[in-house]
Amino acid sequence: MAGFAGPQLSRPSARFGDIKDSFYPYPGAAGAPDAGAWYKNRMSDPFALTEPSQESVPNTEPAPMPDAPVYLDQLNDAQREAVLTTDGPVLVLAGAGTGKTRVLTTRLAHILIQGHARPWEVLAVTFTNRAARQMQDRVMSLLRRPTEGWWVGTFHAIGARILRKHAEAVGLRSNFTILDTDDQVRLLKQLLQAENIDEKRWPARVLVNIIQRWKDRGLTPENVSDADGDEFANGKAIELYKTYQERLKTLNAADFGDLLLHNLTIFQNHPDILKQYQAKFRYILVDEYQDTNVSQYLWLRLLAQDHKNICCVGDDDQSIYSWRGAEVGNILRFEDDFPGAAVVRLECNYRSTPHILAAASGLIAHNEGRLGKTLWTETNDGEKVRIKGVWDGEEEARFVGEEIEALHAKKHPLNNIAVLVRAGFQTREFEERLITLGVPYRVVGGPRFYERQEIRDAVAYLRVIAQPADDLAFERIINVPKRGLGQVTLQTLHVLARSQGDPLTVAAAKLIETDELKPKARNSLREVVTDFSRWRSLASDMPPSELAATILDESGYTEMWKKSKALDAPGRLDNLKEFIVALEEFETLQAFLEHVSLVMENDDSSDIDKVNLMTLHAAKGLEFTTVFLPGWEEGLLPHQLSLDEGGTAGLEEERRLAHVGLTRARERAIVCFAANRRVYGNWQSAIPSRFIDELPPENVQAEADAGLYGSAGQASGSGGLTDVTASFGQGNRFSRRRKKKRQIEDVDWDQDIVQLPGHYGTGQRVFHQKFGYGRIVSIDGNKLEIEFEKAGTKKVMDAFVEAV
DNA sequence: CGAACTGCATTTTTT
DNA sequence: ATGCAGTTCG
Repeated sequence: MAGFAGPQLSRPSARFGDIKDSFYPYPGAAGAPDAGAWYKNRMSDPFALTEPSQESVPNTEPAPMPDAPVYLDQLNDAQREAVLTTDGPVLVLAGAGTGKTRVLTTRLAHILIQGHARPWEVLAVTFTNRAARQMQDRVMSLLRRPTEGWWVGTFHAIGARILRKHAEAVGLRSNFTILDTDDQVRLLKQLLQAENIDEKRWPARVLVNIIQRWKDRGLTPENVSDADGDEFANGKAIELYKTYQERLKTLNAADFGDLLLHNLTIFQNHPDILKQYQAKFRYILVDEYQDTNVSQYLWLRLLAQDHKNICCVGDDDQSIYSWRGAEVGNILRFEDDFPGAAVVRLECNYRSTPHILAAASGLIAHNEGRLGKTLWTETNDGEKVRIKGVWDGEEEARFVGEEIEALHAKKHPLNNIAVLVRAGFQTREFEERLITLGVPYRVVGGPRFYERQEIRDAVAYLRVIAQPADDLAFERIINVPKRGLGQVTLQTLHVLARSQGDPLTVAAAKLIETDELKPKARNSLREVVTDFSRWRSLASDMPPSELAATILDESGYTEMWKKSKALDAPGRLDNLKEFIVALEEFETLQAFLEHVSLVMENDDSSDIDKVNLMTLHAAKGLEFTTVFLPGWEEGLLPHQLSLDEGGTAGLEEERRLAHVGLTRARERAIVCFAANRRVYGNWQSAIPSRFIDELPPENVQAEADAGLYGSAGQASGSGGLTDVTASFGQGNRFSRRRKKKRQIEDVDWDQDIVQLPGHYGTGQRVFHQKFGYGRIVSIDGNKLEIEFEKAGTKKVMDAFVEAV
């Protein structure tokens, strides 16, 4: 055990070798865990380590299935191998569209059905809640059983679950708060101020990043090596990190990185605890292994040491998150890390047509240091990948808009169309165009629900109730709504709190007993304090949603927005209502707060048929019949910053991004590039992305606008491509192009672009993507006149408003 | 305490 | 160009 403690964690370059040896001393003491009818199991304590005992449930093993289980029939040979190789380490290299999810879920179901393990003995980790949910759903439908008590979730959710169980081992209490980035920044700002560090020069946000990166690498303040912190504030970063961690402890809080890092610390310092989990998890499944960071890797390694049944699924060609701490090396090195590992390659692609697949494969072949896969498909040829050169961004949007219209006229569902961009700002032009055309769309991956100000405020109230030591939450709402408790009061409060080592809530209670404050502030503060103690006493026997409603009401928070004449105030009130409704599902405040910080997502779940607009990153894991890939220009698709910061590695990641984009397409992929693009207000000319030249000519079909280059725009299949891009560059130089005549925005309502049954009535409240909330004034066929709360009165088509 | 002004940055994003 | 955040002024 001594081997594990110490500086091994501190040196990223040496971490793996050192760690590996120090892990092995653990003997595989596999005691047979509790038996129980897992399908009847309901966990009473969500954080229980040992599962329900024999006493509470009948001792019934799940009956093994007869020989050739039907669920295996649907798999190809490689997939079946990945499912049936249950014991020992397995790496499944799953190229895009090769049925990765099916393998993961079938494998999990297989292990359970065959009785190799019971649900609570299997750990399945993902990165996103979406993936976790998908896994749950699909395994459930394979098993036809509820899935409670399972350890299926995101790294963070499972880390939190373990940490709540053993919080005291790292100086926290089980009800610790989970801080998000915003909280982190505010906390670090305070620390920077206390240290008299110029925030202009050394922004808190940058420090958050530095600390986050350290945590990604499994580094606590004690084992960060000096060199790492030098850049920030003359080497004060490590000291700040240390102080930050201490502050978190007194706040009884953990940030996202801590959820795993504390796990590592606990495992390191408490071999007995580690052993329990090692013995417990007989099988471990990991999704998107190429995205794991060092800390996740170490965590997995530790947990897998006993049974060594770890199955990691991933694709090195889809590693696009290195900037977030992901280490592609983890997947490249798997066989070294887990000696005797079986490697299964899934190479049969069930998603894309041969041309698309070949184009994507040809592109990614330009990367070095891959594990290498050869994807193939059995489907018929289909269309070539189209490459379209246009004059500028506006024309690009117009082109894409026209294509979408044409597809939609041919009954192509909009849901199956995606426009995938490199950077968020690119969506704007497409949004404008689609609005003009009356084509409904959704932007995937905007700000999350709980990141909105009003939701964060409401959550802050609840946090103070649940966890009185949560100073950050308290500070957030002490003067929201305005109570005359400003800078001065807060300062006094801080001084008192610090001198006594109290949380702010306690300090506030003490402060109102003194003459420290002016009477006005004192009374105001007294009111807050008594309010909170009343609410807290209510909390025990009132459902959380009711409690929240009461608090928002009595605190004057709702009133504040009602009185506000801000344009978005009504929308915010709606969000608050939605918030209360969301709370109804939860029995305890604690459970809800956990949900809010770890699980809650945007529900753009409207099943209305809409075109999908999103970044390439957000598109990973999704697929569409038709995919538009605009903006393939040097500096944008290999993004300049990525090139500058990452060099060759950066370029290769950009190439993987392009590869991810192409492989999202089932039947149709259309790449665009523009000769001119407006960047921060000024025009810049651009040259086509090098990735375009890297696409195999036989799989693409080039098109360019007439006038862009000499010939009449009849690009000739394969050989034409280079010509197109080359002459394109010339055209760019030579042609002082037409002064663009602004097209009159006469929306062509007659086009049957969208025909959705509109059951709207006058006076009805509706929501519009761009204009926000409004009320219907009059109706003329499928044209609605709507009085928007922010945007004034507009005429829009019913297809792109939603009833609310 | 709120409104107005100024300066500044502006890839990707989950939890 | 644009929006946001932080600061300053009334």
